[in-house]
Amino acid sequence: MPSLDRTSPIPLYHQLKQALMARLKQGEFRPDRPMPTETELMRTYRVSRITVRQAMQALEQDGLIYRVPGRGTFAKEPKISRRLTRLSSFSQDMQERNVRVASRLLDFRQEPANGAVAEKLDLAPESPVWFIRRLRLADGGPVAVNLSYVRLPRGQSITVAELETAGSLWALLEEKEAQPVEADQTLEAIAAQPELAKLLDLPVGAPILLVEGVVYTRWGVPVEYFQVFNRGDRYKFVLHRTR
Amino acid sequence: MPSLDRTSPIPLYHQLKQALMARLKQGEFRPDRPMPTETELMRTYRVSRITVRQAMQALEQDGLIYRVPGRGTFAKEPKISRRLTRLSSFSQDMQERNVRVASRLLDFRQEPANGAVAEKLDLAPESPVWFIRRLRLADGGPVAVNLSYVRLPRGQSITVAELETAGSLWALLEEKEAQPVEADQTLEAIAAQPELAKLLDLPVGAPILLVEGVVYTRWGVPVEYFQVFNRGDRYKFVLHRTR
DNA sequence: AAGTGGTCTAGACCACCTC
DNA sequence: AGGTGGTCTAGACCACTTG
Repeated sequence: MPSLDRTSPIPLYHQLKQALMARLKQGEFRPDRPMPTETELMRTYRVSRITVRQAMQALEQDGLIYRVPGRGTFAKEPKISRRLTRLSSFSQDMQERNVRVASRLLDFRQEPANGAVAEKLDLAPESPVWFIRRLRLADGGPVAVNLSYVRLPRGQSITVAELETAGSLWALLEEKEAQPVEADQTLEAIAAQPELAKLLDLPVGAPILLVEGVVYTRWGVPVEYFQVFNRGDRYKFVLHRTR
Repeated sequence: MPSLDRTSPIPLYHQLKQALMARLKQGEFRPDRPMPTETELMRTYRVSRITVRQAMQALEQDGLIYRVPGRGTFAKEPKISRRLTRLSSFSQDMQERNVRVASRLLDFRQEPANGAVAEKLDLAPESPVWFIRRLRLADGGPVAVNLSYVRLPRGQSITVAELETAGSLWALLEEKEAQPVEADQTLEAIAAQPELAKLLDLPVGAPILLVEGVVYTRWGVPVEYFQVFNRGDRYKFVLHRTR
């Protein structure tokens, strides 16, 4: 019944993955119960085994199913955390957690990159970069301060208006032909300094989860260097790791 | 010249991946310079294209290369962080960072699981679990306190001696037919409580990076629930994320 | 026009598990 | 014995980039 669209530009294995995710979400496959076998899926969706396996591999990667040689494929207990393995922005993150969020723009300007930033973005020192500083609010209260240094393809530029209409920085970057697909990041616990404490409405010295990193496009070009100072008491970083 | 062993039980694509990783490590392929094409690799290693692609996909996943349709495959700037995407234990982690580490066993006993632990490990409350508490030292100073609650397959058991000879808990778990392959974990910043502060040689209220999670076997069975309290000033969590 | 990676097919053998 | 997922082959078409 749920046939795939062979005229669509979307790969078959991706359509199949989406279809199976929908069925998983609906609870059609119970946790730890066998899912349809690869052969069955080949028949019902009329695709080759390799295509089925590409879809299943993606689902396993996302932690939605597990496979046991000789036995079969099984659905996993649904968990919110599972989907967060992927690279996701603050807006996406919060949306998935069903939190009402807002952003207050504190700074927005083009400026010459200092040494550290230039190195992270693989630029010559003093090259122009966009600097964006935002206060993140969830359910009305401050949760984080976000610093972004953005490097755009030559000739491209961004405006405050664009950032606001796009909804998120990453959505905007996609439009600018600089879609982020991977990131190196570090997480550490630090104590809040006075300025930060004031912005986040915390006592000086309160624990802060600092997430810092560089985001790359598909071609390995760095587009953004960011620092996010999260209130320790209001933010948890969720992660699903596979071998 | 670097032929693959077809009699080996190790999959060809994995052998090929290892071979290419070795060549990358040696610096044979310069960053952002084209690597051999898939067709070339098919010829030189005498394998099919799918096998080549399986190997390349794994390398891309690990962040060692990137591929551009229509152009080719390219080596990436080598980074230490890249390899830490994988699931790794404290011992592995530190070894890769070239830090001399030691572990002091604080507690080791079998005890009935309380409600929270039982739920994480998917056990009935009061089921017996092993409780291990360790102080982690790097270069002589304390860096973390590690709490592990371990669930073993029926009939299996562990001893202090085994833990010490195996070197790490995970190495031991592999022997016990409970190899960890994936984990759900959360990271947050908290303030050090008095007992913890004393163990880690910190003032009360100092920032701590708490990493907490459940580790699963290949079959989706939880084996370990852990809490690691890391000194904020001596520990950074490094991560490479892909879309 | 030629070459690249992205996708897809049909078919095959294997180790392993269940019956 | 039959079914499962894991691996591997040979071949094909496509969109895209490069000369």
